[in-house]
Amino acid sequence: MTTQRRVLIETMQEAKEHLDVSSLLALARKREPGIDRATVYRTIEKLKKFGLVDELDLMHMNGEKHYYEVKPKRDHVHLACLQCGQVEEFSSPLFEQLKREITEQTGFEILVTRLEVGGRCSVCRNSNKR
Amino acid sequence: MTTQRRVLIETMQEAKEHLDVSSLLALARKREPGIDRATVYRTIEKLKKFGLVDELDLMHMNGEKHYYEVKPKRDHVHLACLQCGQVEEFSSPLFEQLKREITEQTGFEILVTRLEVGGRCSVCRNSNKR
DNA sequence: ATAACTGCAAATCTTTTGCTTACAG
DNA sequence: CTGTAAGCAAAAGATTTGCAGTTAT
Repeated sequence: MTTQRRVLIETMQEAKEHLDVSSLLALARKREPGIDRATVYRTIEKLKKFGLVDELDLMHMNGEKHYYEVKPKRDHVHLACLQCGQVEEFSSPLFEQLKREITEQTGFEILVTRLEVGGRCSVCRNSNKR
Repeated sequence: MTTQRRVLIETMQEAKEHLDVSSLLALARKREPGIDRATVYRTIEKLKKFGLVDELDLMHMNGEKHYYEVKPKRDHVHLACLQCGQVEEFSSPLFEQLKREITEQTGFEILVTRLEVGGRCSVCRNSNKR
């Protein structure tokens, strides 16, 4: 456990929104200026492997980069509005049930899940019909 | 509708597994040798926009590339075995129900969904316990 | 002490773009 | 004809890697 890792983890925990590597790097540098991009990638890799962090694509709304979030207790769906870019989270017992069903019916042991939805959020639907 | 597009679409339809851009390009070139990588990217972009093709990440098992499949009538989950790389598909009324619930409860209009699961398939679980 | 981690720079992989020529409708 | 698409080559964006020096345990 190094200073850099601690800073990166804290930064992610305190973040209000999903961070991509560049944003995470920028925020982390406010605390630990020397920190390098490669360290961010290597740390994320580790954290993913340990199941502490989830990787998101958010339907690649802005290029191909990935976003990261501290793994939540309860998995949730990410609803990405393709119009305004807003991301909502949604969790439901139905999702848990679906996961259970998958394991029961296929024997697949689930380690990570990623359910992303692209579409139009209610705000955009109301402001501009169609 | 150009020859290249026709070839790309046919190639995807006939493919038995999920293709990444390089594989798709290689297969398409067997029919239409001159076809360019950029054309593949541009065509996929169009097809995605028209909702004819879905993009997958398959949990980034092999690098950051994307995979593509002709949009199925019924959405399905992709179960990616992190050990052997096999990808299973799974569909269930529960998934449909979950999507309905999302729309009802959040007012979000769903255009695309991507549910990917990473873990260990039953074969790998049985061959090597633990 | 020593194994693991960092910063730096360069490399790699994937995707995008500008431009000119070619083709479909 | 005329707009859209293709091919080519170069650029951009994201991530990975080799290496030498540093740090955690």
